[in-house]
Amino acid sequence: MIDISRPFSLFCRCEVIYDGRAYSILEEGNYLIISKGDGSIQIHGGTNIQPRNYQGAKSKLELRGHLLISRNKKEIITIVVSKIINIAYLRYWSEAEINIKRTEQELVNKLFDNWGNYIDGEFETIQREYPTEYGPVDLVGIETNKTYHVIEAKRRRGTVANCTQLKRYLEAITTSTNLVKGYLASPQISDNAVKYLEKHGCKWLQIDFDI
Amino acid sequence: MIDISRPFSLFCRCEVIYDGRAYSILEEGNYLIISKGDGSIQIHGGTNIQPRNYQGAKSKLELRGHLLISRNKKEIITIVVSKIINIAYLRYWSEAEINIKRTEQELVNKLFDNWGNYIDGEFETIQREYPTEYGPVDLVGIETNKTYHVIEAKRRRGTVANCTQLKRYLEAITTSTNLVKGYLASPQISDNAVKYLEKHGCKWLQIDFDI
DNA sequence: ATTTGCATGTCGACT
DNA sequence: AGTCGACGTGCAAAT
Repeated sequence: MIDISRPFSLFCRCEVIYDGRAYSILEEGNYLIISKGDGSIQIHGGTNIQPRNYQGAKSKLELRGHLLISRNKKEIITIVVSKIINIAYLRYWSEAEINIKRTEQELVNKLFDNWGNYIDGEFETIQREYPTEYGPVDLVGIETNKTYHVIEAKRRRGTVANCTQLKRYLEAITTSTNLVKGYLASPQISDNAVKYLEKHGCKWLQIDFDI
Repeated sequence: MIDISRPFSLFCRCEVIYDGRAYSILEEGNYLIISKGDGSIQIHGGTNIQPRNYQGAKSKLELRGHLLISRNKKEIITIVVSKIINIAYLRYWSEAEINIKRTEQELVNKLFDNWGNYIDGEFETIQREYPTEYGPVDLVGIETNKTYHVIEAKRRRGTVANCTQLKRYLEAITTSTNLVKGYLASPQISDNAVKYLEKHGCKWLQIDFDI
C-alpha cells in the first residue's frame, strides 16, 4: 500500500487524467510519480525535464483504493494505479534552494561602474532602477543637455521581447522636452532583436560577465 | 554503485554545482536525482514542481568515483554524492505524451465560426494564421472598406505582454492605405491589460470554452 | 542549427 | 487572493 502522508517517489503502471486549466489524458504506462512535502505532485515520463502532469504546492492528495487523487482549488489529477513497481519514502528531504551567481544585477553594476566605456557624453546623473509608468528601468543616464540614455540589461541572449520592453520604457520616458536613446545590454543578441533595435533607433551594448 | 547506463531515480545526500548560463551551488543535503533515457537529469528538493538543478536531453552523464557529472554543449553539472540512500532503476519507462484538449486553437475556431457574434461589419475575408513580419496572427478579418480587424487569442487570462504582442502585429499590418483595429480575445484579462488596450485603442473580446 | 512563441508554464514578490 | 515580471524558463514547430 501507499502511505500518502510522507513524501515519496513511486514508479508504477498507471493512467493519468487531468482536469482544470485544460483537460488531458496520459495513456496507461509506466511513470514516475513524485509527491513532495509541500503538497505538490508530478508525473514523469521517460523523456524531458518537465513532468507529463503536475499539481502545485498545497494540493491535497487522497488515496481511494487504487486511485491517487490530487485536488487543488480548480484542478484535479486522477491517477489510476494498476501496478506498483517501486516505491521509496524520502525522509529528511532537503528544502535548500540554489544559490545563483552571475545575475543581471552584476551586469548592471558593471555598466554603472564603467559607464564611460560604453556610452559617450557628458552626464549629470546615472540612476539604477529608474522608475517609469511600466516599472523601473535598469539604468538611465541623463546628459547635461537632457538626453536620456535608457539601458535595459539582460543576463543572456537579448530577444525581440526584451526590445519591446525597452521600447515601452522609452515611450514612458519620452516627453516633449527631452530626447531619449535606448540600449539593450547583453552578452549575446538574436538577429531579429538586432533588426528591431535598428528599426527603432536603438543600440545593442555587448557586455560580458567578468570571469 | 550506480549504473548510469540505465534511467534511474536516486535519493542521496549530495552537493550540486552548476556552471553554464549561470553559476550556482546547491548546498549539501538529501535530494532526489532523476536520470532519464534521453540524457536529461534533474535534481529535486523537497518543495516545488521545478527541479533545483537540471540538464536537458542529450546531456552526457559520467561517473567518477563519487562524482556524477552531466555535460552539455556549454553547461556542466557536478553532483558530489556523499551517501546513497535509495536507488531504483526505471525499466520500460513510458515515453507517451499527454493528450490535451481545450487549446488556443479551439478558441480561434469558435471566433472564426461565430465571427458575427463578436465583431460587427461587412467582411470580405476572415483569415486564420494571417502572416505578418512578426509571425502569424491568430485571426484577421478584412472589411469591405479595408479595415483590418486583428485578433490575438489567448486560452487564459490576457496579460500586458499579450497586448504588446498584439500591438506589434498591428504595427506590422498598418499601412498608409488601411485602418486596423486590434482585439485581444481571452476568457479573462488583467486590469493592466485592459488599461493598455484602452490606451492603444484596442478592445477585449470575452470568450469562453464550450463545456 | 537557430529562432520564435506557447505553456495546465512555475515561482517569487508585491499589492 | 490577485497581479506582474523573471526564468539557467522548457519545449516543439518553423525557418
